Amino acid sequence: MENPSSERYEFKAVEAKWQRRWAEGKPYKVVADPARKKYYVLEMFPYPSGRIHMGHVRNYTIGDVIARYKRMRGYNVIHPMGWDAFGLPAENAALKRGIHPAAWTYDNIAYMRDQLKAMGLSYDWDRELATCDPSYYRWEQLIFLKMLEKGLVYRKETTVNWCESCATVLAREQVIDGCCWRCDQPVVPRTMHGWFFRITDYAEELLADLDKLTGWPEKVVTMQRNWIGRSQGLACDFPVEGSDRKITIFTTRPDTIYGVTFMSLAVEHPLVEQLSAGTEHAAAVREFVRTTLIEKQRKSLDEELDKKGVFTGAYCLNPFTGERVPVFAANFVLMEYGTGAVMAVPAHDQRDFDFANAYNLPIREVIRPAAQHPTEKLSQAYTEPGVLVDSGPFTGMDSEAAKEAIIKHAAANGFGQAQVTYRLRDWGISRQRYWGAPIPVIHCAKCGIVPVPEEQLPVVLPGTDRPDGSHAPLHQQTDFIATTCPTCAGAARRETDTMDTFVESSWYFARYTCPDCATSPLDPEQARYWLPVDQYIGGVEHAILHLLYSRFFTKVLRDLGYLNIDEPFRNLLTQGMVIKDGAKMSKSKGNVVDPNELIERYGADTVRLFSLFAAPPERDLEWNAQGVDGASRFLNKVYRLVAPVAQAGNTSPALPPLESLNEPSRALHRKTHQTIKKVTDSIESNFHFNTAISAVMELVNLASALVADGKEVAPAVLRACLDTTLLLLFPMVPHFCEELREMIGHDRSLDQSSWPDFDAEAAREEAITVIVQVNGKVRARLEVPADTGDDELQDLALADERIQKTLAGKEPKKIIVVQRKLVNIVV
RNA sequence: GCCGAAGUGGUGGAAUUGGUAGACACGCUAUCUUGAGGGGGUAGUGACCACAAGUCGUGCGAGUUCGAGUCUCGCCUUCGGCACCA
Repeated sequence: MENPSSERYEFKAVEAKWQRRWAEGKPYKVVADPARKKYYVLEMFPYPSGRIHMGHVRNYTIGDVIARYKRMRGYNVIHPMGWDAFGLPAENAALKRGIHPAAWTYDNIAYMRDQLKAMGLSYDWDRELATCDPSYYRWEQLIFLKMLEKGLVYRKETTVNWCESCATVLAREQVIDGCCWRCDQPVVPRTMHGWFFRITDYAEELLADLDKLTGWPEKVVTMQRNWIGRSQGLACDFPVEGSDRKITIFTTRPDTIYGVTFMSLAVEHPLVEQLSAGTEHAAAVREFVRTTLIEKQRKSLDEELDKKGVFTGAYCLNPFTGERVPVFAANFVLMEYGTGAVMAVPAHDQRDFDFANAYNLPIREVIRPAAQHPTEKLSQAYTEPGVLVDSGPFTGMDSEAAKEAIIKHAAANGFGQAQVTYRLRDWGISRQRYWGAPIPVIHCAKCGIVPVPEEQLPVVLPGTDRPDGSHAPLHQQTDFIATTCPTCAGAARRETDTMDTFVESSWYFARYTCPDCATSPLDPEQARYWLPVDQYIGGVEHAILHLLYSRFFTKVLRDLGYLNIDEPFRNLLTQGMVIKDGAKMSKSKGNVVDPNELIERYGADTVRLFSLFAAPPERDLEWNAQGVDGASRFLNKVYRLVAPVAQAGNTSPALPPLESLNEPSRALHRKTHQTIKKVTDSIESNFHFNTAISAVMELVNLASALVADGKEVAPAVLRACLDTTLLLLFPMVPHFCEELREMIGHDRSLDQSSWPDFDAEAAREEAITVIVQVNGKVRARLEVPADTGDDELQDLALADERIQKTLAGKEPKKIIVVQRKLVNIVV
């Protein structure tokens, strides 16, 4: 006979067995069913980089628990998985190893898919998609064409952020501290043509709808709000003296307009050249522009440049005062924001103040704090609100009121109007890369830019089925480039840019609702049933880029008639990082833990359990090898509790009346129901699986102790406790629970079972501990029946020996009784 | 500089939302299980004190309250985001 204490749960065979059943029986395959309530759980899909890491394990485990839990709650749950498969690493790997990016990508997908299956994740694999597959990107190309038709796509020449090492353009969002987000090399400016999505057309809605995202972390909403960066102000024309030109400025401080003492233009501003041309200043200006551009390029991360500028030789006129002020080109004015021209009010803007001091320009105070009179020399700009002084007819007004009045005045006189400006800029999507979705347009010498006709889609990436290393950027693919113009049938050439990979990930969640639809990007009926995503889960690193683009795409697809929703993700959970030795796990730090090794050694359930138990999902998870042992020990403890019951036979006796049970049985039954409540609450409130697990541990500890002590627990009560334990743990450790459930004789699997019901009556405590405080300090504890009344509690408290001693005869001033909780005696 | 989040034992983290601070777990100590092995059981484990009694304890300082980890105000520290945005 084997020593029961050494008996262990054989995870390897068990996990293989259930994974086989899931693959064959497809219990997680779903179809739309309008009669049932749907629930869409989605984890951010992975880039097929090679193998999964602990961050993936954590992300997908969280999603899987939610999916399984919601199924037990009766929802029709869609839980898909796919691959964000275009991108630079495939090209780099291909170059390095002389294989085709497609081969590298699909090999990785095959490997990683097996890894995910080994984790026991409950995906509907029939919905799997890979964005590099023409059956996916052809619809993206169609969406592009529809957007082009609607004027939401345009081509322009711009200065772009160019990464030398990746040899591609980067979106502004992909430039981090002046370096490439991917390779960390410095980014340089470069002028070229590129395609843009008019995301700024949606800036207002993207901002306004943030208020609808009540299921998102506040932090993410705030980050998006700041990123969109709406400011309200005045656009105003300052005529150039002696010329019919004018300088248009944007300001959020129209109330300071009487304090303008000069004008600053960005060095890139076209007027800089024009105004100085042919004057004695021309050479100096040109030199200044040249050096500033170089300096800006080199600008290191957090350093602000010293304020520098050069007089253009021109003056312009303040339309409010007619006053003549000098026009400068300045290094601190951004061409990309507002109009690239700034009215300078040194008294009320620190940058202008610094500049004025450096160049000996006048500083004129026009706003004062209400109380303060005297005119001592300003030591720095006063930027707070206040009362206007020396401001013509607006003098004496409050600065907030003056903003409005001044805008009105400008509008009435035709030299300005209210204007809203955004920090957000249009999304540059052109990439000079091979491994991406081709942009479906044709350049014709005669007809210009011609969209590829819909029936010619997809524009297939050349060589995808020829893994022979022909993966050069598209502009070297002469076969691909040469085509005929759809309009005039003359010789023409294809666009060689591919789309930013963020385009693929901006709508994949919608495509999951109809991955095989062969007639349209989306099947409106499927989309209407399944969308929006009810719960989205992923890392906070996507708080701006991916989530903003997806929101934008959702609105575009709505306006194109494919969707009927405004927002893609109802609830968002941003999971924390996996940390080891105080740092995020990464290859470069050499602190990675390989999920494969863990699963091999402990089994998927143990790994899942640990990652859920060690921290709540939104917090960083500190990796701890001993914690994994602990998770493994717990499962074995449950196993040892269940195994004897399995051997005792498979009858499931009915629960006798509670009054007939002995105290240990009643206690276990009570604890069982308390645990159902605790676990349910933990999951429902904020997916705090760590506390859910600890509640089950308490239940298991109690049951184990009762059994070990030889207490006569009614078989029906123990049985119900174990059934419940397996139901509650199932979403977290599915193979384990299914196996044990089968062992104790159930023929219906947990996949077909409902979440246990909580019985408040059964959970109610018979006796409670009431604390007795004197002046707020705990002095005694009373064990009393749960229904003891207030008066009786007070009497019991006062009669308590220790309380008597503490009071030492002092007369209570006040006694506070909180039912079922405490008595506080104030003396 | 601006915005946001977080500070609780040796460690990860609990605390019914104003009512027993430290659940659950890891680690550690002692002990039992024929000696060891990532096994099991029992007891202990916030600090001070030789125990007990007691005192002190949730980043710091005030405040509200019978009662504060929780609420208010003011600081400090750490982390994240944005950053010459006019």
